Amino acid sequence: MRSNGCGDLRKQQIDEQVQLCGWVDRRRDHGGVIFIDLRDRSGTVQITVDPDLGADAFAVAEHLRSETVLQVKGKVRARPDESLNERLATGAVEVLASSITVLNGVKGNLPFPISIHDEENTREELRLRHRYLDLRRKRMNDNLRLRAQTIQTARRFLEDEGFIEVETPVLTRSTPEGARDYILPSRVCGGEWFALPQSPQLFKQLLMVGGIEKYYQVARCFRDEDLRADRQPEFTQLDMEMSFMDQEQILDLNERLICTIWKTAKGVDLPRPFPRMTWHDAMERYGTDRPDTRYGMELTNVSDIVKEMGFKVFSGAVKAGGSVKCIAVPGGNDAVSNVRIKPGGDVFSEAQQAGAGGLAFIRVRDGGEIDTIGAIKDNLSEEQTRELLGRTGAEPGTLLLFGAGDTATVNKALDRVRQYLARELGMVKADQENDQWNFLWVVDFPMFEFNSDENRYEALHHPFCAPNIADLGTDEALWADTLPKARAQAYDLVLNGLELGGGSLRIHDSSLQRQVLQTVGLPLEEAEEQFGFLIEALDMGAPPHGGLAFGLDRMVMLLAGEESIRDTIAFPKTQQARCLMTAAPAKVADQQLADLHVASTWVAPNADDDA
RNA sequence: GGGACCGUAGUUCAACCGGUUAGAGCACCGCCCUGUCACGGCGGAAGUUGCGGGUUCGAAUCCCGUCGGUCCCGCCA
Repeated sequence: MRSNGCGDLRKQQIDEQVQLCGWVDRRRDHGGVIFIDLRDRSGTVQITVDPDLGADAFAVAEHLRSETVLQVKGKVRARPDESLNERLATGAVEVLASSITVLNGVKGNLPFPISIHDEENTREELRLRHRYLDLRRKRMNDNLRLRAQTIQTARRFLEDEGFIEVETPVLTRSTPEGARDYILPSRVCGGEWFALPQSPQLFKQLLMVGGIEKYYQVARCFRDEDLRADRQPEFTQLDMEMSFMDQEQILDLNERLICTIWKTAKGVDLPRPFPRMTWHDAMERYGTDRPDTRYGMELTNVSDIVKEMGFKVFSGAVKAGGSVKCIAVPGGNDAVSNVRIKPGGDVFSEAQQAGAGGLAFIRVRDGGEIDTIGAIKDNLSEEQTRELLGRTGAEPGTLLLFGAGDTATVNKALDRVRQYLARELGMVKADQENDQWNFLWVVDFPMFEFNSDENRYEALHHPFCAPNIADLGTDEALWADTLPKARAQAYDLVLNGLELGGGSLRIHDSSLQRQVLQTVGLPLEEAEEQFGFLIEALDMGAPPHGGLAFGLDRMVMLLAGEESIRDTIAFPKTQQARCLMTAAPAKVADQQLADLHVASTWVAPNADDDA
């Protein structure tokens, strides 16, 4: 049907007869001569239709509109010198049409324009409803190709390293802990249910027991939780697991993988090794386990300075076991007014949304003078002031913002304010040309976090992470005491404040695995029922192993410079986990439910809407 | 489960302290135009202001509900 791609034509093809297929991007009708921009995957080329040199083609061209599908036959020729188009890759040539065949037309109006020239803000609702049209636009088309290229690069790299891709089941069993499962009734096994995997975690460990040694998979994962810009109910992980490798080797391999991907996609050589930070330092200095290190404004802990002072908001927080921390906003005296920090202000509201009651502030003036509310100024000695300014390194003009309260809330609030102000004050360049890729390994996560609501420990990562043996000790009898406080041999790869992936070394000792499951509150009996197959396998010569998984959608999103993973997924769902194109989920016939031994208890909230 | 924003021609937006016939760009239709490239010129058609209710002499505008979309909190080992 075609001999060349539209976007591939250059001077070398001059005088060649070509056949092109594509969509009408635009048409310019000069009454006599008609120009058509014909677009296909490869790009756009100008078709020239001259009534004297192609009467039949001209008759067709007179009635074409955008997005009509054409086959064009003609001869490539040089454009006149005064008509070159340097903005077009094919701008030196054009195709003189001898025949134009309409392969398909467009009935009625399109819901939105396709041409790059019209890629304006389009309602996302419409884009999703007519996703096939949205995909035809350059932006989404490029994103999908970037995604394919990223997967391809990863596959080639891992295959070269001796990994093999193994597919794991999509129909599996529901497990406790973690996110809500999508579940499916079994027709054959009445009353029993499959779950869609939240990740291939257990299967990949069992592949290690199976002697695969180096596994990877581009794996679809499912979680039935509420959505965000970077969360979809089904998403893709670049998942891997390997035997007989220590943490150092795993991190090294993954750094090389990431460098290869970034080199291929962005042409950049990332500096290696990637910096590392312990979880504890990350929480202390940034208030989060995924710090954005592209800018400063680190958190400074000043609890010790203010613990005895008369300002009760500060001293009370420390005495109650919490913290007082602050961030120094350079130039904040001019950039951030008091109104913005006080109730009703935008900065205040950021802190409040993170659970903080408010933000105390100190403005640093010339000569180390400070400017703040009376309650702080009156209760702060010269010695304390000096220490405060020294520790924060605050120059005149700096605004100090304080969080006081329980440590988790202080961290959360200041982290949020820090990120908000960085954006507000232009510390992060959105410009693609100035892209900064600040990779960071966060290591030494705690094994568990105490959940005071449920009065039990929860796995911070998941309950298959291996604890650090130095924290655990070798005396099995003491594990019940040492385990809850132990660090995990877990690691996250953070990029510009977003978690790109994470993993750990796994437990390959059955009694330790039982102990961990008990620590997170799973009775032995239930542990055996839920995870018996894993524990059993560990006793049959399970090799030491570990792995990692990257969020592929998120990775492509960052590579593409997009702000939502929906723009990296061909057919994503809305925030209500609905597909606007197919109108899924949808009702099914009663008989289908009966076959599955299922009855719906759903009652429409408003009977009128259900007609 | 909660908070915020949004929904007006095919589309992107305007009109919104209630007040004549709801406007404009692009797209669409017709006519003109032989070197444009976001071509140009003239003309035309195009609206249940998401839906339902209320207040009012009068509602795109104010109020309540509802549906849909987006962002965030909770949630997401």
